[in-house]
Amino acid sequence: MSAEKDKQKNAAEFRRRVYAVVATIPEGKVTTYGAIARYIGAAASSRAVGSAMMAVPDDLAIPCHRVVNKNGCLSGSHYFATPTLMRDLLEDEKVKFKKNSVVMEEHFWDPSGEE
DNA sequence: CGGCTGACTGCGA
DNA sequence: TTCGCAGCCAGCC
Repeated sequence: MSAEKDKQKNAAEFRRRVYAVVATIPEGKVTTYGAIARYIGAAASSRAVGSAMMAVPDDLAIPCHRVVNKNGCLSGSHYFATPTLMRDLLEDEKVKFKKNSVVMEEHFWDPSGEE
C-alpha cells in the first residue's frame, strides 16, 4: 500500500497546498499561518506552514509577505532580502500598519471564507 | 533511527 | 496585560 510513500507524498503535497493558498491571497490582503494550515487540513501545522514557506522556490512568485502570524507581526521579515522589505511590499499594496504589525482587522483574509 | 529547530497557536498564571 | 509552557508538523543533522 505504500503507506510510507503516501505519507511522504502527503507531506510534499502539504507544501504545495501552502503555496497554492498563499498564491490565492488577493492583493492588499494578509492571512495567518494558522488559517492556511487549517484550510489545507492541518490546523495544528501552523509551524509546518512556516517551514514550508522558507522553502518556497522563487519561481513560484509566492507573496509570502502577505503571510503574517496571528499577531499581525511580520515574523518572516528576517528571511527577506531586508527586514523592511516585507513591510514595504505590504505598504505598497495599501496595507495599513499599526506600529510594527499589520492591521489584520482590515486586511485579514480567510481562504476558507473565499472558497 | 533519534533528536533538535522553527516564518505558529492556544491556554494558564 | 505580559510572560511562560506545551502541542502540533515538516525539515535537517
